[in-house]
Amino acid sequence: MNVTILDRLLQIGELFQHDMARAFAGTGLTSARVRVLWVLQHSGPMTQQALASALEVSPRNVTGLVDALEASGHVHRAPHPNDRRAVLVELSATAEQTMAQMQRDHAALSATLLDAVDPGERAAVERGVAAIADRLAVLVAEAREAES
Amino acid sequence: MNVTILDRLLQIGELFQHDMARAFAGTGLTSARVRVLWVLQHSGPMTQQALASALEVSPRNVTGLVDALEASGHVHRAPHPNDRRAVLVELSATAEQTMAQMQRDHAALSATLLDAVDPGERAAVERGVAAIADRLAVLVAEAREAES
DNA sequence: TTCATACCATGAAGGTACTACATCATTACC
DNA sequence: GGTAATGATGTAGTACCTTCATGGTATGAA
Repeated sequence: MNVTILDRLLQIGELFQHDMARAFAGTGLTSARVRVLWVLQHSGPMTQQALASALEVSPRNVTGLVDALEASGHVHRAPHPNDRRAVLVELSATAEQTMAQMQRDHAALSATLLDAVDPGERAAVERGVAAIADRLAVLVAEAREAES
Repeated sequence: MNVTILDRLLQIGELFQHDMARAFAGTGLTSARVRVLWVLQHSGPMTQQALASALEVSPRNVTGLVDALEASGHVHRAPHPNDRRAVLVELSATAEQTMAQMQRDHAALSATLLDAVDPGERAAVERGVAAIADRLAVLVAEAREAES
């Protein structure tokens, strides 16, 4: 049984995820919570509804994640200026620094991984992976539509 | 903020995983249970201990997964011929067919994805992705060792 | 042969990530 | 100004995972 490129791609995802979980063990952070922080870092303060659709999870689930992140001091809830039903979730100052560092680590890891590729083929590999990701996104979107 | 190749690779993993979950919704199968079946398909009947180390989860967790798979008729527990403590978990006939089909689908998807890559660059992309996966595996192994 | 030790599976208890449904307050619209 | 949509959350439940404790079985040394 040959190892397909898809096997390799999935192996990368699993390795990364597993390693993230290990790295955060004992810090109170988990991968789901880091995803929340990641979105907030990229897009700024937002309501839990917006967070839910950005993360593609139920709003109810976001409430729990924000509860945990608020208890550990990574985010805080502020009243929404125009809508008293909603809350704005925003990063704390320390979380902002943590996430900036994480982003640097992420970029460094990406560079290290690309370093394992033959220099003459790096551009082709980057293009190819992007093409595969785009194709898969299309396939998934089609499958999702076909069911609804 | 540029999109790195690591972002793309992780996007692929997430898309795939999300789509798997959607595809199995309502069948009684989940991604963790499919992973069990996948290992059994590749390596044949084995004890729950072996399954636990192959999946890198606790033996206790395997008990629950096998319980569910046994209840849904995908596997059955057989006594181990040489060790009355252990059980051998093996695929049912129908699960064997299901997994064979899944493997064909998997290969077809891999081919479809590779089809999105420029034909002249496919070999380079396959090599590059494999190199990245291997490098990441080494990095993760090192990090794991550094902590223990 | 027997006794200590290691090992396999599982019970008990608990944490996190998710879901659907119901509820309450607030907003938006006719 | 009343009705309908919307934002957050309570309740209840499932799946996946953990550690610790227990009972049965295997193994190797005294």
